[in-house]
Amino acid sequence: MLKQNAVRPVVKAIPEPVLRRLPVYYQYLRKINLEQSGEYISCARIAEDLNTLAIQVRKDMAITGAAGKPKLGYPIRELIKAIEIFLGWNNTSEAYLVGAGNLGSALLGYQGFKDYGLNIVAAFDASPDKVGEEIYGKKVLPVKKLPEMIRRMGIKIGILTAPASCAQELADIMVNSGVKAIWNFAPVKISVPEGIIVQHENLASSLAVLSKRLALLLAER
Amino acid sequence: MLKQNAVRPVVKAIPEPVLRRLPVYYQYLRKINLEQSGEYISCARIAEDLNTLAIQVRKDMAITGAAGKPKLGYPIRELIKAIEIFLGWNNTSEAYLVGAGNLGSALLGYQGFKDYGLNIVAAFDASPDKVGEEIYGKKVLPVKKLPEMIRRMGIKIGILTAPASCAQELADIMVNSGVKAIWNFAPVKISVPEGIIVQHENLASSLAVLSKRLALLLAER
DNA sequence: TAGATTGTTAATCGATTAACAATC
DNA sequence: TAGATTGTTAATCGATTAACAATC
Repeated sequence: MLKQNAVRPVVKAIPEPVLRRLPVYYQYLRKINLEQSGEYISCARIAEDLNTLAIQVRKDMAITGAAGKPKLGYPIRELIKAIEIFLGWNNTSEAYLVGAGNLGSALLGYQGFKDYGLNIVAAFDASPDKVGEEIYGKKVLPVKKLPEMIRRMGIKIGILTAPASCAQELADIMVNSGVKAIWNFAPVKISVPEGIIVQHENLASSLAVLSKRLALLLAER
Repeated sequence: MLKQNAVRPVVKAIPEPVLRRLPVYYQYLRKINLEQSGEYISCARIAEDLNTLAIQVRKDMAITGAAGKPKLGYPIRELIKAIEIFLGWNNTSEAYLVGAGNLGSALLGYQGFKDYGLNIVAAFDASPDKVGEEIYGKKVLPVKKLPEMIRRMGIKIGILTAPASCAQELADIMVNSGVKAIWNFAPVKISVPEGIIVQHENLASSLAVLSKRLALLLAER
């Protein structure tokens, strides 16, 4: 009997821990590739260098579709390519950044994004002082023009580096104009309609992990 | 018979997912507290606002030691206090920041850290152009003085915002001088001796989650 | 062929969720 | 007392790890 169930995911969701580890391999492999220590690398070697387990490396690589050769290991360049394609980093996505403050400027100046298929095309800000400026070669436009520009350029990714107090409002504007994914650096939870992606970057969460671990460490005798 | 096993953890390790969620509650509760919608709040309400499950909120709160009252809910201010104390955010920790570039400057200017018990006392940089400057009221000192200053001030936390190429070297210097925890924003894995904490902030990991989710979303029909 | 390394199937572990008891 | 909400114990789920088979 055929399965009648029409409502099934076309692609099964990838576990988030795997997605978070892939870039770590990617950065590592690119470095290794430049240093050229042979064409192949074993998962044991990767695991040792990255302080993890060989079996986890194998499992993660399997998810990208990359295949190794028994006795030889994994072909480094193919591994890099497989991760790139799997994450969609082989095609560049254009993004707008909203909020050209300190953090926003830092992101505008970050050269690494082009390796990850992300191109920040322009920035938007509410302050007349900033509008018209260029930050690392990216124009700062008035936030008033945001909806029109998102529509015109078909921008799908918004990077939100505005103050917490305006975050929700700006998110709404972006979503209403066609943005499908928001990378949120504002320290508030923002609400979006179903089907829109929010990736929340919370420094406080990371700091909490560090704080607690340090407290436990210092408390030990 | 008494347990002879001397090597057991004094405090059992807290699951990382819990640690990462606590600041989210914290930020939310502080906002709620200012808006003063009563003295108590139910976990159902928290869960709804934060888009999670009531049972998870209850479990997380239990870990901090905060107690609620059946029928009433949790006392908001006590909840805030409990999280603060649990994470050690009631006492301020002093930190040095190493690498006064774009990102470093953004962190120096971030006002939120004082709410999380973190005080960045000074910055260090290798560039003579930056040394002597003040960024958001924080002095930029020559990196040469880093070991001496860490020792003299008894600094335990280092924030690493230097380029990837110097990250390991700077981490070694910090650890050798007495730093116990490194918050690493450089896009490389750094190695530290056992017993030293590294909290690795990897934008690429977050971007990978966003990229893949967006790709799947856009691929659906 | 023998041996090293990948790939796959099974077991374990831990976090999340559910069910229900306790309590104000 | 009745009912709402917390707190706790049990069940489920998913990710990690282990064991072993496949393969170059």
